[in-house]
Amino acid sequence: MPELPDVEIQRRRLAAGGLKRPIAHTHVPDDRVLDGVSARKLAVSLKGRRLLRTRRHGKHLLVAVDGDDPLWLTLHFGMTGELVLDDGRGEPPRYARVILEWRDGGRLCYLSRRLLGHVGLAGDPEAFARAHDLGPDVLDLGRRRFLKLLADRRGMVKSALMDQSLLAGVGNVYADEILYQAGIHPRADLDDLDDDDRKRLRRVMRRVLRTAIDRKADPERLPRRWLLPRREEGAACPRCGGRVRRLEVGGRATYVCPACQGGG
DNA sequence: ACCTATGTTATCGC
DNA sequence: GGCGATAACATAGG
Repeated sequence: MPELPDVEIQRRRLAAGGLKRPIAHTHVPDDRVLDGVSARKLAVSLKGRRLLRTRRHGKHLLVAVDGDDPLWLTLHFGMTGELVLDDGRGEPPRYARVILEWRDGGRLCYLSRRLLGHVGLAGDPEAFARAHDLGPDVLDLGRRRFLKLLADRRGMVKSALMDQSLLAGVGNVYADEILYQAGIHPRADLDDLDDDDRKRLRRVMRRVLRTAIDRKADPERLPRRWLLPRREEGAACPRCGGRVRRLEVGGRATYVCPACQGGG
């Protein structure tokens, strides 16, 4: 479920076990995930290098690579991507699209079932964010700047939350969760949100994302009173017992409790 | 066969 | 130029 919390968990996994190990070989079983770099260039760029540190920007994971020139490995997970670190024995996991083999025998596998994610190289994170038109990371966004972003935006609140060029990190599922917990309808027009609504929205957003990270982005560990486990037409709202409804907003499935979120 | 699915992008219309 | 809608990308599962 690669939204911000999921990517943060992947980042921590890599930071805990994938740094400072010299890379022996890079394999690219399916180069359709590569973005702006050939399999050969990726392999040459990484050979003998080590991953030094990680950074997350929205749903992107950026990994600094050692060497004379600044170089970052960039990973995006699409809807079905993940990282697997293993001992390198046996066949790589299914859907492994890029594999870094370390000299010590272990390996890092980038998996993507639907090939919707991308792997690439960048000179630095700021240039990468600019090139991909990413807004500020949503957890690195102060209240004043958040209010400013919303003040300059019109339209539906859910579309704004999910617009990665406005703020980076919130996806379809967590947008619904945040709006549910904030008591705001996804189709609400931003013009109809007052200052208290906007401040509450940011506060809830941070709480939801941080809680999800604390729970390892594991749906089983998320609070039972969240909407997330009830993403189904007709399910019981954990707060009021009313019916959860399915809508479409911005072409995406959207779940809402009309009673708790104002009917729209 | 049909529908659904956590993401992004290009394109069209207003 | 911004925003909403739509299709496309590719694959699996119900």
